[in-house]
Amino acid sequence: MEEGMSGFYVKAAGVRGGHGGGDGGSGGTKCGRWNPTTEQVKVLTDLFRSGLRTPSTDQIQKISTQLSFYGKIESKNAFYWFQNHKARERQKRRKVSVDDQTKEALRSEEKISSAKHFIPHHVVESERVMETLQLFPLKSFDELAEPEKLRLRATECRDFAHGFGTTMDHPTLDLRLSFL
Amino acid sequence: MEEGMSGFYVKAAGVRGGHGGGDGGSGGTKCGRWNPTTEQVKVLTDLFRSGLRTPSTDQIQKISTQLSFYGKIESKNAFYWFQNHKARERQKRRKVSVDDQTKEALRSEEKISSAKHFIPHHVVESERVMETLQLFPLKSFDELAEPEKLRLRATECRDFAHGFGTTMDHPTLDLRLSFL
DNA sequence: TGTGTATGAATGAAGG
DNA sequence: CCTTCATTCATACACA
Repeated sequence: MEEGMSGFYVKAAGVRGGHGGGDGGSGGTKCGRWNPTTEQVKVLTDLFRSGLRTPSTDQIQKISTQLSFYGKIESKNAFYWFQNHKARERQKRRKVSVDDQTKEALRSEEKISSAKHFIPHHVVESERVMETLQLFPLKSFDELAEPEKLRLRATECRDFAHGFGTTMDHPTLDLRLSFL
Repeated sequence: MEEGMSGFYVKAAGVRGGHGGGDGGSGGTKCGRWNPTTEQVKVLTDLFRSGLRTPSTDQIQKISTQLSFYGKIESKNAFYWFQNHKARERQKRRKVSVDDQTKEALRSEEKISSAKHFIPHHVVESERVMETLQLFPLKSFDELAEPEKLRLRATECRDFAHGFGTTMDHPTLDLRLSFL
């Protein structure tokens, strides 16, 4: 059971890709990234190998406290470490399997054994849905609030192309909020 | 950057760092995931700062309609944005407080020998934001705390100048995992 | 000394 | 709402 849980924290960085424009990473303080010491990595790895995959908030806290003895660290670092490690482990797994038996995989339509999230649950199935428009919403659409409804199959790609695209400044920043 | 591929690569100028690097090349349009433009983020952030935490379906619709002017967006994107933003804000809060505690805990390492609940679970809590206000404040809180600029001061560079350094090597690797 | 790779950090999207 | 997954951005580091 993968439950457990983990609380985390995000530092809020805002501007994400900066290389292209403007502020870009420039910037001043570049000490934004935690650099684990070998001891820290070892402990984390040990824990991971011991089976710890998604430590709870408590555990994260304890772990980081312990690790702080070897060097600077914040709870979120430990959290991210586990998230990334697990994800990458899996990513590699998937990649390898794909790489290994991709072509042959076709043998069986679907035998994904132990992986439950390898399979695209809700998979696409879309594309075709538009066949029959929903002429009658069953529920006036205003009632629902969850993505269950908002999640229209219409989620096609049709993106960009908003003619203007280029920074049109901010049209009406002042009255932006007035539409509500 | 990646001008190697087709000449298209629409980058909507001001768009947040064009992470999209990947979009180019294969398959052309990469529509896996919504990538908010800076304007969109700004508006959303403004709304959030204005106190809007859980917009109703109505609001979601209106918001996304407005945001669509700045770029592609679907209702569910706005919906998720608020969900995530709210959750992460909270988690960050929680973590930070714990992080604070971490240092405390370290300092009083001796006294914790017999005290088991030195570990804080008292999350900050209480902040009572308006759940669904009538919003059109436009600027109530002014500059609340711009996450983009307000970097946490706690995280400094990795200067971990732990005195021992060489001498300590791996102190007590054996009992490291006992704390869990 | 520039390029590739490993990994920290962030966040969109879901599931439960 | 809370937790988790996936994907991507950004950067430290290794390599030739």
